Amino acid sequence: MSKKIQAIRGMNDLLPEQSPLWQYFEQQIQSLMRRYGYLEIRTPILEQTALFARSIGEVTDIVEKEMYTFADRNGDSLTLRPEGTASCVRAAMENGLLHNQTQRLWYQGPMFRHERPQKGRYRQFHQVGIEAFGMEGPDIDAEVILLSARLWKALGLFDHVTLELNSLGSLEARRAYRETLVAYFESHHEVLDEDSRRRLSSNPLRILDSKNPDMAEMLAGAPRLLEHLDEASRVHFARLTELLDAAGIPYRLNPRLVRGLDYYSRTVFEWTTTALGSQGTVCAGGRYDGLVEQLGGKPTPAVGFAMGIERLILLLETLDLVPAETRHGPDAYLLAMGERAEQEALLLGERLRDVLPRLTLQVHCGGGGFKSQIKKADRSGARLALILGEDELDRGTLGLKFLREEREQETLPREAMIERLEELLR
RNA sequence: GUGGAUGUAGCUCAGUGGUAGAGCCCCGGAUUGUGGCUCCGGUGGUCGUGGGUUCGAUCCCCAUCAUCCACCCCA
Repeated sequence: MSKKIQAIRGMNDLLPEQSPLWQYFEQQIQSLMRRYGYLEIRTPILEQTALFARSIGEVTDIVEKEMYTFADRNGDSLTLRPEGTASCVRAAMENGLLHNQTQRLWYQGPMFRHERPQKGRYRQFHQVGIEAFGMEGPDIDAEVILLSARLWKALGLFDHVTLELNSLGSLEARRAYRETLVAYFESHHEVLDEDSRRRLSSNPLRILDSKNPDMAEMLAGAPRLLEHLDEASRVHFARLTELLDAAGIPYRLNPRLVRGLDYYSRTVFEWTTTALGSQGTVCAGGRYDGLVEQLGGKPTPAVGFAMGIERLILLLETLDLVPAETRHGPDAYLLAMGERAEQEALLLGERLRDVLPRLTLQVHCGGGGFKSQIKKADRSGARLALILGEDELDRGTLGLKFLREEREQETLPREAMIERLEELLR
């Protein structure tokens, strides 16, 4: 066993049993994006390491210890993308998409983070994300959230997820608040646990998120982020909540909600669920007005989110929301008995697909007895079995058997069978 | 990176210090061309890997790898 080559830890094969559900999800996404006027962008999964270091933040866990980074043959440091926003911004800038214009973009694909795998968290995982550039008002924040809410409704998830909302304020206000917070924490240094002391210098806002009950009291007395917002951010946030109220989207204000990536400012939000164990965040995003400039572009307001496809698929399965049509077999399964019939069946299959573009048809290959072939027809999930044996071959007919209904088997001439199938497909 | 649990047939799992079992799946038969139900038969395993203890290890010990769950972090 140990001699066999296995997949990389935390990188999973998507098996045929699973792929129809993924395709269903991807179709929902494509339709959703089209309906909101978002256009897809595809970027390479490899980028220069500096792109992620400069955007995500040098001292974040992602950059410090979770990136797949290695040297190219010429010595350049390359990294498999750990998230989509940085690449998207880079590509948009590089191709002039942000020059005096707004953009609504979406992307989808694999991301890579070298973490310990667990339920809902893998080293290669997949995200769908959107990024809206060039719009600074809260209306676009609201649109981004409404778009995600529409997806939950389409998937039947809306009652199973909660929207958590917060504002981090402008970068300046956040920096000032950060200092206030660090001062507060330092005055309670004896209460801080080991993790929190470490974060004091790296990411003090994260300490607010601690689950340690011994720190609960101290945290409750900590200065509130929402009370330290700059005036413009306060107005922006108030307007966003008004818009969500008007649209009937419930949310929970969570002053402790801090996103892990450095580039966020003002609005941040998360859609969470309690049905997945500890990896409960299913979609997260917010505003990152400073990022484009930080990466060398002109100041450009931007807002977006990313959602984890594995987690959403897992959620659909856990809640038994997998649509029945993702489990369907082909419409028909064509059996062929004997060598002569094999050739006929192959050609007949082609003819049927020519004439009936909607038909999904599996032609039996590999021989075998009648019994075993019809058994395979059954196992394929097909509704109909088309039978081409010696008798049918001699008479130029075709048998039609209903595998899932109490109906008489039929025998028809080939051409008549085409019409019959057309009828049945309607 | 830390902690815990688990590695036996393709899958789900029993099992014993004396060279391995069930159910499902797959193949064949009962039924010369008719699946699902039933019955009968069959294929399939270096018991994760390496070492140690022992006359003998799938079982006991150590190491290692992998998977799962949780922490950290995150989608």
